[in-house]
Amino acid sequence: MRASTFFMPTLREVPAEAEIASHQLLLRAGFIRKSAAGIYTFLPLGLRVLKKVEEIVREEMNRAGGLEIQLPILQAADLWHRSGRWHVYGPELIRLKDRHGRDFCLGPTHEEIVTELVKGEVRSYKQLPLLLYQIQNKYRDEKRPRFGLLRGREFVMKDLYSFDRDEAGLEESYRKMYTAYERVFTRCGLDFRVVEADTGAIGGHDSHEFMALAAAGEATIVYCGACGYAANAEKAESRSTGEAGGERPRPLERVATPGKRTVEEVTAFLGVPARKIIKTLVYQSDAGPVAVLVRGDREVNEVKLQRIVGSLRLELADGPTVEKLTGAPVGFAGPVGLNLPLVVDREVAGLANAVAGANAADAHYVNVNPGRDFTLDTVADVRLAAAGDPCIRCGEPLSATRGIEVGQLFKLGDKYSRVMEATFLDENGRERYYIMGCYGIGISRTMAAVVEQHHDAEGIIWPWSLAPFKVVVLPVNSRDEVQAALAEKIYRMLVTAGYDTILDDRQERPGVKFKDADLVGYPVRITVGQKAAAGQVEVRNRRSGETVLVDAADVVQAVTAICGV
RNA sequence: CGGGAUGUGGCGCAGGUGGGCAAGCGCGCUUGCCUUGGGAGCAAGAGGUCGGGGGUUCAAGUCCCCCCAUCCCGACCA
Repeated sequence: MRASTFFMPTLREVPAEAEIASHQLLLRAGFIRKSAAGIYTFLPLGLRVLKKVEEIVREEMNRAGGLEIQLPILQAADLWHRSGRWHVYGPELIRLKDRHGRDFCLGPTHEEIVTELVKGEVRSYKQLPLLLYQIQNKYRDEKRPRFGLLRGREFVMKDLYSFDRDEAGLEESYRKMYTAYERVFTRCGLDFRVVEADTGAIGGHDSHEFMALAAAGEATIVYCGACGYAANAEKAESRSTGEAGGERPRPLERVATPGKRTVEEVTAFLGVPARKIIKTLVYQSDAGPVAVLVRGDREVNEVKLQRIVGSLRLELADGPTVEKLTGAPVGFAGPVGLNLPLVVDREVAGLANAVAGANAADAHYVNVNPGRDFTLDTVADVRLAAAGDPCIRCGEPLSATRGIEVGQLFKLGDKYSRVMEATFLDENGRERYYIMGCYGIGISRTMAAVVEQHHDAEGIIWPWSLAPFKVVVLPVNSRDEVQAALAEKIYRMLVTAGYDTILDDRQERPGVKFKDADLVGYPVRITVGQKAAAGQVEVRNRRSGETVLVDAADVVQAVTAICGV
């Protein structure tokens, strides 16, 4: 490719809308342009990278036995009614009507439609296992799209669905995908960690997430350096700390706490540590309001709470509701005498002589003792695990870091095949539900995650496997015929040798070309300058910055040395 | 969906509080000259319904109301 006829609009300044590195750099370097919030156009450079990620994924899916198909994006509501997800999915599902007023949606994921396909076409256990996948746009009307390609409303995803005859088959498919995912993200040059995950709205009973480690990531990962336990903070468990340990219960006492609403204010006013305060939060669930009790120094894990309560929708009650239910303004709720179902965190159940709101303005109780002063309706782990907590497995302190979820595996079991009545005949001629799994990779998100991990102050540094071009050949003085001729010759040599190469033959000053080369992030730059007269050029490694002077005849060898092939 | 902010040539911004007749600056773009190892220089140009609608006023980029869009924080999210 010749830069003079290529389309790569680079920007000197950072677009005001971009906050994080991958978003800024992909815009500046001419890979993507925004069309609407969370919706992007891929320019030639961006599409090249996207296709390389896709190709790696495709190769690994095929290696694992996957078969590529293409399911419709536009899906009739009927299927979604049958699975129940037309209502469950909520406003994130983009819905539309055809000219007859029939309901459709744009596929956010494809369990229904692929299950329907297999139901109609597969009859026998002899045809299993079946691993079907596709790579295409997905649509999710996110409440808040952000960070460029990291959270879009339209994005590219690979989704594979496995159909097995039994749980053992699912285990095998799951294991294959796990391995394939490790290979995919390794080949993409990502520093990633596999964590235990919650299954969320997709459902099922077992799940892992592949997290690219990055400060810009929206997910918190807690992990144990000692035993290797790692989980999404939404899912993570940890051992309880700070058991009361034999403290003798004292009589319940009501104290005035004028205007002291927050844990910080109450701790300061009463001189007790936050871990001795019972924080009471009122949530609205499908089944009505519930009160959740966690220690003052803890946060509620709403994903866990959702499971405990068995509610699809869950949100913190607003001020007026809290006042109506507890009889006190926000900040003075407590379990004593509260007429609401209580979900009590294990740590709270172990407290003695704690502090809690008195359900009256400007008052708290001290010496609150769980079990004595209020009933322990439901005791469970409802708190967010945090760094420093003892590991659930080995007890060593947990660490926390941020990650970008680039892939997730789910064991679905018969969740979808059962509701869709998708069955096959086993070797005994008996009808059985398919045992399914589903496995997603965010292709466009992976591209952004790679940029998050691979960039410097000058621009992107693409891993060899994803670079839009491996090599840029850069004649310093475009008017110099010797340089132009040698650059052309080297360009041809590299193309012949099979390297994706771009020749920067633009009539630009050298500074512009150098800046663009660094910004776009080609792994190798070949500078054809004054030494061209002597048949020599510079070969520079973008990542290390290392530059070597080589004879023009040896450039292919020098490039091969850098790519490590 | 709550909170905050922003919207002025392609990009980045100033102007706005106290309305005043001239809509500016830098970058980019076009043409010419010049220059060629890290986003050069000189000169001449093109390009704007000041997000949209309504209102106040003799007069609105500037004040008021409504709407739209975008970004950030939170909530939410396979």
